[in-house]
Amino acid sequence: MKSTVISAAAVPPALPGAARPAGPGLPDFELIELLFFAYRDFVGEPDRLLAKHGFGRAHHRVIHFINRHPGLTVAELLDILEITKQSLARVLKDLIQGDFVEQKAGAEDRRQRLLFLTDKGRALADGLAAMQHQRIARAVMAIGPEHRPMIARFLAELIDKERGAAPATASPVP
Amino acid sequence: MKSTVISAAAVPPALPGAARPAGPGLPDFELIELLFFAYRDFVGEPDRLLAKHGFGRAHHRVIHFINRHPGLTVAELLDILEITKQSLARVLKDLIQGDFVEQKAGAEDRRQRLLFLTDKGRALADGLAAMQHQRIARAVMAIGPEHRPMIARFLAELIDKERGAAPATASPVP
DNA sequence: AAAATTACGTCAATGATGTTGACATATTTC
DNA sequence: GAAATATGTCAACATCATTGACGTAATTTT
Repeated sequence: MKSTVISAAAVPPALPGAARPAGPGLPDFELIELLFFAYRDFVGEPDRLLAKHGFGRAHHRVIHFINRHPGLTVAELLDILEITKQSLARVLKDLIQGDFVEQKAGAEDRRQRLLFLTDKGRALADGLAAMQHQRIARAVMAIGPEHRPMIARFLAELIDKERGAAPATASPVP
Repeated sequence: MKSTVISAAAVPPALPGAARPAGPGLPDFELIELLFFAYRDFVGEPDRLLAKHGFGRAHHRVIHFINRHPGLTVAELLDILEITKQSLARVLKDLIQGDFVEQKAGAEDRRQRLLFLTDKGRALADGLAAMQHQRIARAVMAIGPEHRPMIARFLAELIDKERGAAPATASPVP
């Protein structure tokens, strides 16, 4: 074989030149790439557990937010996920048929379908959350837990601000 | 109309209960969700620029890494992206036909196809990087630039370590 | 009470991105 | 010359998203 120095290219966090602290006008390639690789692994581990149930990332997001907000309506879930109801319908059908999620008609407004996790669904949601929690907890330990608020602040600042706040912005659902 | 308090559910960073600082045994839902929303917006803005060229996220990643490592081989790019050559082939074909990327046979090993951006490709790559840079720079400003190394450290800790098999980081103890 | 709106579901077609598996071609190495 | 390597390509398929159209039940408006 040739001296095919595959280079450090295969090693995400150690890309050559990545350590330069955001020069003058140069994009912050280090953080841009770290976000890419970090997020990939952050969702990659749950993906493998989900696959054992025949589920994907979309199913993860749905059971996560139902777990977080039991009794969520379909419309509210669509607002959070920012997908179409047709996209949601597919994964929701899988989750209901697999007995991970159940629907109850709203008490006040009986058109609404309130979403709840079954015990089975909660077990899966907890398992997935535990994976992601542990990964985050390890990273928080590494930087020192006193710096966790700064991580939260940083991530919050990455989020588009004009979205929530007011119902002024028309919801994209036709 | 009913008093349909659509709730704060549509407002990612202000989900009720999200502010609790990782209780005893409870998953760190705040950071888990912040990562989700932050990454979505982080890639969402570039997506809209890419769409004007008829491209998607996969094209973004390809031109990003070719921009970062001009002369990269196809095999190295596959290692970084962790996708199959068939997946890469499709987007690479788009980029080459659109004159954003060009290939040159390797000087030493003429089987290799070294990948370079054209001026057009570099312009697009720079535009995309500028978007992501500005978003990150804003967030770094918000927390104070002196804390940027902690962000980098945190994100690096989220990444799977066993992948590289590279000499770069300390070898995993014999 | 009739009409309009809302919440949700569903059918159908399409696109972007990923996968496996098989095979071809050129080049380099043994 | 044979074997291994780097790349390309054809074909089938899965997941997750989209748009558009239509239907049904329940609520609100008039």
